[in-house]
Amino acid sequence: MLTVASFNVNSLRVRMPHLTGWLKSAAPDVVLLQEIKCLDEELPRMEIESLGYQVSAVGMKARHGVALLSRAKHTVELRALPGDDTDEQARYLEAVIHVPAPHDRPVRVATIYLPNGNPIDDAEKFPYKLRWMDRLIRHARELLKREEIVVLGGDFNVCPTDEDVFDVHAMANDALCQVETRQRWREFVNLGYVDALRALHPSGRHYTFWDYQAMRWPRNEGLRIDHLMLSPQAADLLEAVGIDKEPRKLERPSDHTPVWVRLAA
DNA sequence: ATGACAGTTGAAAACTGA
Repeated sequence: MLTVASFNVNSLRVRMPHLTGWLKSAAPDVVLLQEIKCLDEELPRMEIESLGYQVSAVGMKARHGVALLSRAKHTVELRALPGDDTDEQARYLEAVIHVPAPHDRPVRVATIYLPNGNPIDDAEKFPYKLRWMDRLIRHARELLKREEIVVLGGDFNVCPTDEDVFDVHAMANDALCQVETRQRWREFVNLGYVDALRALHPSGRHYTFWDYQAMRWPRNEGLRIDHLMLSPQAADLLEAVGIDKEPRKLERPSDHTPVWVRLAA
């Protein structure tokens, strides 16, 4: 049994008390973090390791940044999404988790912080998002050839369908919901990756993000943009999935909350 | 239509995010 969780912390240093409390209570085996908003050397490495996790990160100053925590040892395989050597934004980290015997099939995971893309009429931002999605599709296709247990998880900044949006009209001009965004999302899914949450909860409102503004959290007006995507070999092992709302209830929370899967791995 | 919140930077208000 292996649990993999994804959590956009919106600043790791600010959210360390929340993260450590959540690691102790939820006790996930693998954690994919986004928006750590710090350089690698600024990571609170000792504090994380003292809780029993190996930690790797791709950080940058002030913005973005992803990290990967695992109880079992892991080996970093990629520190950037292939396909554009000029892209310097810290948005991707891929590793192999060496799950101990008797369940010793390796598990490949990636933590993903897909570009937001707003505003959609900006000359750079939305095209960058779409190009990044095209790169992700190409790489995800390559990964499938390995026939491994793969979990691609993170803040994808995509609302796959209208059911993943609290108010379609309020989000009509948002990059997260555009036709071009959703077309690429389906292309990714149609490669053979299973959206873990929708596999076990095909319908219904299951949000992972609530804007800090306009009373979105108390009104439960959110978005489902954090996803755990499973290769067929991982989907075979899917036992449970959930969104853990507890961290979002705390004082000074992230605007996201964790999503997790349990695999029979 | 705008800004509402929050974090970072760097020393105030600008930039970014979703």
